[in-house]
Amino acid sequence: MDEAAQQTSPAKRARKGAPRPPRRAERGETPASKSEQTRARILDAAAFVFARKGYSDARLSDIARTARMQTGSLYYHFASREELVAEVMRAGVEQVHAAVRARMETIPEGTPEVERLRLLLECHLLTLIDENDYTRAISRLLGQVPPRLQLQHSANGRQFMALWRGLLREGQASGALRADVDMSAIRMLLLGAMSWSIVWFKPENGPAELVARDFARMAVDGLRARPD
Amino acid sequence: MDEAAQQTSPAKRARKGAPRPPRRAERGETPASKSEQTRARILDAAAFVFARKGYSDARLSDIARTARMQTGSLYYHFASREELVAEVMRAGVEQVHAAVRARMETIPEGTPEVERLRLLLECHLLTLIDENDYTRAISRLLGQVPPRLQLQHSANGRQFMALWRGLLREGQASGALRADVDMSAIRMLLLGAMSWSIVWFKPENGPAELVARDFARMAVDGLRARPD
DNA sequence: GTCTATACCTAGATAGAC
DNA sequence: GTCTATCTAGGTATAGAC
Repeated sequence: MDEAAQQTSPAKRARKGAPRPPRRAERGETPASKSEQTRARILDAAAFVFARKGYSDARLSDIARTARMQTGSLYYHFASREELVAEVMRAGVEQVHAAVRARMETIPEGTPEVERLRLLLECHLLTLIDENDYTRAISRLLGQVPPRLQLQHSANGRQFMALWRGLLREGQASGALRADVDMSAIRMLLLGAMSWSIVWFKPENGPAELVARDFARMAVDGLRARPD
Repeated sequence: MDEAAQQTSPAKRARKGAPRPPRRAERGETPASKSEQTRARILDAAAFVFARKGYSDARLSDIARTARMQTGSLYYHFASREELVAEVMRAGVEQVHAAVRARMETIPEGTPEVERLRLLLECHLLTLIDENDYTRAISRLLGQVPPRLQLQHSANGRQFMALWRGLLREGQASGALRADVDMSAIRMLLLGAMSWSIVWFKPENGPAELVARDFARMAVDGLRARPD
């Protein structure tokens, strides 16, 4: 269907200057046993493929090829296609969550609530669209996977969701955000707007930073309580 | 008489690469032939199923059962699964577009630009989530279908996209909306937020009208040019 | 136009050699 | 651990009767 991403031998990608899945070592994580490494390689490959093809068009054979092994060999490391998908989604949520939490740490003490919210929205969106296969994969997969996996995913994201719920609720409680809106709907709309950006965002059309900045600004300005 | 053209089955036409004859329903006339009615019934069934199962989990057998016929019989009316999907998406776009255009007509002459925009956003979101299988289907399908269908869909939605682009651009030009944001990104983010709502919106959690109102208000307040 | 029956093919999964 | 070979299910699509 999508010939472009179909034959991705590393050699061919190198010649074409096409993207190649980033390795764990490059992300500064500690190396592990060979089995661990292979598992990680498969996971990276899966994220790479799911991010580009979505759920239904991604074949185990694509993933195997990207991980430089035979399709059957995958089953030594993962029990099923579904387990692979679940694992990629789990890792994806974890990465966005981690990025946002890390960003929180770097925000100076006395920063106004609304500004904090703005910075975190910006960070969330940036993390999603800025060259991370796991987060790109998760956004594409979310609406596509069978209900069972969606449920599992919401369970994974419960803490993360709670973070946003807390931020918005506190903003309302303190009077920084307008009180006359249903924040749970707004929360979903904001997260949705960001998730959806994976589908249309192309780096060629402008830097991710700008998109993130404009979006975050619109959102907080639209929610900020105003004197009038 | 164009019923004559319909006596060639879609499958045969597809193989020959011949264009499909325009149908009465598309020309705003009353559908008459039995074939037309059956086709419409199948389309409704497809929208029903796609809206609930998404692309990859929807089976032709599901659609056939919903339309009260056998799977094989579908092929008298549609050349392939893909044609069916494409047709549902086309109809979905058309319905939202029509709803928004109709809403435009009802807005009083002197209404301020920003208020107009707010009403139209509200209408768009409401149309999407308010019990319309075609629009629900299209929102779910968008991120899931193969690239070819996505392209076809963007072509279908070009006019519609242009409508939003125009509204936002005019808003900026007249000074009603802030000038220092990239409106094409904002446009996609807004449309994305609304599309995504299909995934999470449940009538039990509150009326669609409220969600639409809060969202539209946040968006225009966030984009409105302000004196400060 | 719709049915029944079935061909065909893809892709997930398994078995056993090495 | 990874390979090759193969099984199997199930879903799209076709053929031909009625």
